[in-house]
Amino acid sequence: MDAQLFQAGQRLPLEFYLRTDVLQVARDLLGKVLVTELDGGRTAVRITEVEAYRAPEDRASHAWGNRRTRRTEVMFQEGGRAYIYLCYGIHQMFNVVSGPDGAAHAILLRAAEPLEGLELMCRRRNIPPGKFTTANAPARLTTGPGALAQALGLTTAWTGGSFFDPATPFWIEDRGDHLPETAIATGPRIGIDYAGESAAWEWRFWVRESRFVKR
DNA sequence: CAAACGATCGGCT
DNA sequence: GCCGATCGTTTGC
Repeated sequence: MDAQLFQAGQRLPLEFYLRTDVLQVARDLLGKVLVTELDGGRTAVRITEVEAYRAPEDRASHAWGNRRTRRTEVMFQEGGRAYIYLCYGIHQMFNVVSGPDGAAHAILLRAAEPLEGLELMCRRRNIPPGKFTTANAPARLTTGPGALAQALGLTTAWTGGSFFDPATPFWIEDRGDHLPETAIATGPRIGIDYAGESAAWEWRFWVRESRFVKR
């Protein structure tokens, strides 16, 4: 995408999310910074691993065949908001809705590097607090979609929340970290064996060099 | 009403 | 590293 469109250190503009190519939006989310202000504290992470989901043709999507249910309805809304659902009764899965109104596109955030609020993240994750920085933080703090959402304090209560609503305590920023194509690795998505031919599509993207990625 | 489900943790080797 | 138990919402039969 045109780097000139988005200034460093700024929240991503609505046009970032409204693009129809969800695979490109997914790639562009790598290196961006997700910030939450919840539980009276601020946490921020650099996104390192994502998966794209694209209805109607993608059988791995909850909205496969443009199936509209109460849960999936938010995916059909305009991009730039959260789709958060519960998996296995325990894990909160945080997705970024993208595309124009009517297109059920979403990007699952699977892993990230901790940047700010490490102590708060440790508390939420039940990890003994330490003098952690991005350099020495344990990967399990923010690696894996359930672990990441837990570290950030995100729950299904916030599904549907727009990044452009002042009442939403989370958003995504560009801090000038633009990754070259060679820094991005691709592969099939995880845990979707039920999805037929869609299971083979290489719609998982990660920062090749990062240790905050599920191997 | 029951099965499925975009995963994690702890306890072992 | 591998393996097993696990939890509760959502959906479809």
